[in-house]
Amino acid sequence: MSRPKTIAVDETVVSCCGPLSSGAMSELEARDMAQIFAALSDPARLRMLSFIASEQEVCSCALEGPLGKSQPTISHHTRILVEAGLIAGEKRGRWMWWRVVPERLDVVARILNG
Amino acid sequence: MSRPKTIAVDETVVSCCGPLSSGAMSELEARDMAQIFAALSDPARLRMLSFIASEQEVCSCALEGPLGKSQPTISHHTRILVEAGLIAGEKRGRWMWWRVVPERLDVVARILNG
DNA sequence: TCATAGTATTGACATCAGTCAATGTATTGG
DNA sequence: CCAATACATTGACTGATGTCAATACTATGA
Repeated sequence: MSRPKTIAVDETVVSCCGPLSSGAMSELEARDMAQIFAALSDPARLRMLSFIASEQEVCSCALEGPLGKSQPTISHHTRILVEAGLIAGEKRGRWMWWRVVPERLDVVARILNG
Repeated sequence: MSRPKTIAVDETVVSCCGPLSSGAMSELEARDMAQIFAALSDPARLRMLSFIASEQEVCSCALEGPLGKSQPTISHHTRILVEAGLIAGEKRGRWMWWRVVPERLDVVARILNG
């Protein structure tokens, strides 16, 4: 088997914004945060995320059944979660393995209860 | 002036869901949570929320200017934040005063870093 | 190199969501 | 009661989003 291609977590993804109550938010900051929340605003993605979070790693192939969505739709949703920095993937052989990025979830949590 | 009509915070709004990693999420639970995140997924609403959070109370009339949106749009967004349980309003005289519901923000935060 | 399997991408479609002008509702002051 | 003010609602438009069938890409095993 080929060497695993690790998909690194972008450092800039793990800290971006102060707590909500720290004054009026800039338009730029608001756009960034909105993108994260938008990724969390779909039921299918939330179920994906909770499923991945409950295991250590989950293969894409293991998501179609439980979610009841087609393969392209699963792929679409994983991409959106990746772009929001909420999950990271690693391709091993033919399979794509997904895991959550807990630091990213912490960022969002800190924004909310600041 | 007439008696203030306090808009109470629904108790059921303050606790609904366990942490993400506590197993596969049900479709129903996912829909509920998705609604909250959807409310947070718009830049204008995030700026509104942070503005309200940074003051104690904010009048609707004080939101149009900073956000650069029309009055109907402001009203639209406040409604969505209310329906998500994130803010609560009280009408005093002609003015509508908004405040955040910190317990609700805590709920979301706990879901994420569970 | 060829067939197969797992994923990603593209294209199309239907639905949803943000926006504002126009209008409706409720409260205050005269 | 009337005019003015603050906010809500309606209707219409536009752009974004979730979904899947069809297709392309890539790694494996024979």
